Amino acid sequence: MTPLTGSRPGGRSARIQQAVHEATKELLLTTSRDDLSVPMIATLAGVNPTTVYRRWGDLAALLSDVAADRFRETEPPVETGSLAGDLSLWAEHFLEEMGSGPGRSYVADVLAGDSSGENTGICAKYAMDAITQILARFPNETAPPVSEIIDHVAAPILYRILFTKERPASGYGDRLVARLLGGGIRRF
Amino acid sequence: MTPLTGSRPGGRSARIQQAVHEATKELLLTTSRDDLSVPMIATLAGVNPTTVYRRWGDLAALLSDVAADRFRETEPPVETGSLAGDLSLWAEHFLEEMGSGPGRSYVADVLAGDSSGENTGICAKYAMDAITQILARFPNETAPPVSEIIDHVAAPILYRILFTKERPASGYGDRLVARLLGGGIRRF
DNA sequence: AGCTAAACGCAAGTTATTTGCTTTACGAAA
DNA sequence: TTTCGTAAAGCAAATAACTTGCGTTTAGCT
Repeated sequence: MTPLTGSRPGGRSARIQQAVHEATKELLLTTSRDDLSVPMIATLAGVNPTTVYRRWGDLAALLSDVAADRFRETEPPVETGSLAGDLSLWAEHFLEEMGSGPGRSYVADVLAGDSSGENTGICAKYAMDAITQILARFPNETAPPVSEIIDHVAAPILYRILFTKERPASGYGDRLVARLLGGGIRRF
Repeated sequence: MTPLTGSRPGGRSARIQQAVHEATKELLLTTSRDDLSVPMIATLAGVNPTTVYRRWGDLAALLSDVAADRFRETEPPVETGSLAGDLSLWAEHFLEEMGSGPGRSYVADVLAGDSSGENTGICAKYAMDAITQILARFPNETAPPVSEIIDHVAAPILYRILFTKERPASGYGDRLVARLLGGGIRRF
């Protein structure tokens, strides 16, 4: 529902949505999630709480939308000149971005308030697009398919961020990429 | 907080916690998450809502506890006679269990209401224990370390369950295990 | 320009959540 | 076994969040 999906996307709707998103982001800087409420956000956005409830349903859904939006506005992966380099650097960025305190919260928010699966889809697409872009830079190299890179680089990183307390040390992304591309004989 | 963590674990506390958990599970069978409320659960459990709020804080935290509990009570992995067989079968079970409609909700619940990271830790431990048990059955075989099996079997399965709409087809777990154990030369 | 309907605001009603205080019932010590 | 201290539960009143019905605004269409 986030960008302009309603049947009347222009003008007011868009303005209000933006105001609410802005207000939410601003409050998240200073307020813990437990202290956050819809009326609070609505007031800061200069909007009636009813409007927020009718458009988003509840706070979790709004937070999910806002969090998904953050992933939408992302730079294309940095170029290093080699496939392995691009993937490693991207993996480390991904790890930094998702594993930082806020990043972790955003991922959790996306999952928590997403009944339709739309916002989690956006996250998945974010990773997929980045990897696709990288692969497109090296059309002559033999590389694993996108799905495999997601399974063996992005998935482990997210698993650790979501399910274990310590965020993975930097270097973990590099190792995952090396392992994937190393390919050949491996003694475990 | 789930099992008997309070400073007064015996007797009343334990009874109430169990009653609340039972009531929650029962209501989840017939009621959608959006229609569920703390007062509703408290009434069915024969407990004052205040008690629930004071012990769990909010509905999300309670649901997280209840969901984590489901993973606690799990059978040891089935034995097939071979390492590859045990791992494959476990992966497929894991996929079935987590990828089913309810399973997916439980995972989401665990993540959504877990501010301390305790309940997600339980989920992670569940996977780790199962894999550790399997490896212990084949002490003379060369096998990847537990962490690597988690990264390349459990993590991709969970990634797909959480972030993509279609649940992975059965056979996906088998393929992940085969890929991991296949080891040798691979052409992608 | 005028029409239509989606989306917002307002106010009243309902339900959920918090808080201060009292009561109950473990658990330990006599 | 009785008594005592305390953590946890109950109760009731106050607050805050959420819902709903209805009138008003405004974007999109002809």
